Amino acid sequence: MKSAKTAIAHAEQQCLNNGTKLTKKRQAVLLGLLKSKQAMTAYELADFCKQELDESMPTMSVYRILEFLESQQLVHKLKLANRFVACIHITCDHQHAVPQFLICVNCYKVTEISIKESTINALRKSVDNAGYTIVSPQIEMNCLCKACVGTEGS
Amino acid sequence: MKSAKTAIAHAEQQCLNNGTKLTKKRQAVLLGLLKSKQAMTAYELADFCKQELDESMPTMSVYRILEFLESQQLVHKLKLANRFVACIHITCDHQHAVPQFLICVNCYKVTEISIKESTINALRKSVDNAGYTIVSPQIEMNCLCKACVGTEGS
DNA sequence: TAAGATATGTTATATCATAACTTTATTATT
DNA sequence: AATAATAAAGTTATGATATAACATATCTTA
Repeated sequence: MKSAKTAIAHAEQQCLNNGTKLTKKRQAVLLGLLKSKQAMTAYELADFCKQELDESMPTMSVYRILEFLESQQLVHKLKLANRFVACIHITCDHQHAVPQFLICVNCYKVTEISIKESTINALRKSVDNAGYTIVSPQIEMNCLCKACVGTEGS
Repeated sequence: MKSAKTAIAHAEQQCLNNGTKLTKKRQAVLLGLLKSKQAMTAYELADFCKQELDESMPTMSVYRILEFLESQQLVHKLKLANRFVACIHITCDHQHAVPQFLICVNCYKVTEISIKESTINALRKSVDNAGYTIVSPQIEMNCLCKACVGTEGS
């Protein structure tokens, strides 16, 4: 992962390209996600902004800002965990493949990987066969990370 | 789908085999899921039990009962939707494959299909490579069903 | 029938999220 | 620069989903 500073700069440029702006508040929320090793809740991000950055940040604003960041493809919402992560491709220019998120159910560490074309095609085909249309092809799986797999008994 | 009555009878037997019991309240919740065309929230199930079956049913009990039904593999929780569905295999004796749930984001109609062995193996492999362990290999995808795909503009 | 185990009831509260309206800041136009 | 229009952020209230903690009832079995 690049430094958070680099990532913010890229994100800023990406917004400009889209005709939007990465305001100070939006940077604050994004920085919270970039600095965290785990997926974060909106309330945790509000705390981060207030405590680490001295930015006033009501949770209502966090939700609005997260929605904006998602629209700019800078952030992913993990529906399995009701948490948010920065997109690992934040410093790339290329279009993203379908992401597969591995979410540790114990510590919320998240790894974003790209699904093999053939695998996503197989999933798509089964969806088509069942008469459905995919609306967001992101895959999320509940897992345990290396660090937590041994210590789950606690 | 078999009749709800048949499904309940099978579920009852399945519980007996596991040394547990499908009480009247548990039957009520399961019946709510069997009769519904859509995935249901715990609160909707409480309403169903109260209004259709005249069973007292606080939501706390619904959550407890759903947890029990999940432990008996009679019910699946859909984390993408925070809703519940009866397992389509409720009247089978064989072990279940990894299920893929196609969830209509508009009407919550759900179709449960089995993932091809080769596809689930591909997913598993990518999880292993990333250093994670799958805890529940269920896949959920947000989709639109045939009926809703045209009418989404509303 | 009494003891223990299982199931259900009750109350309170945690957690995640959005609606509706207000105020402030930025940008474009005169 | 003054004004209007737009975008962003603030504020208050509340909705929706879920769990904790403890009390009571019912069922099982000695």
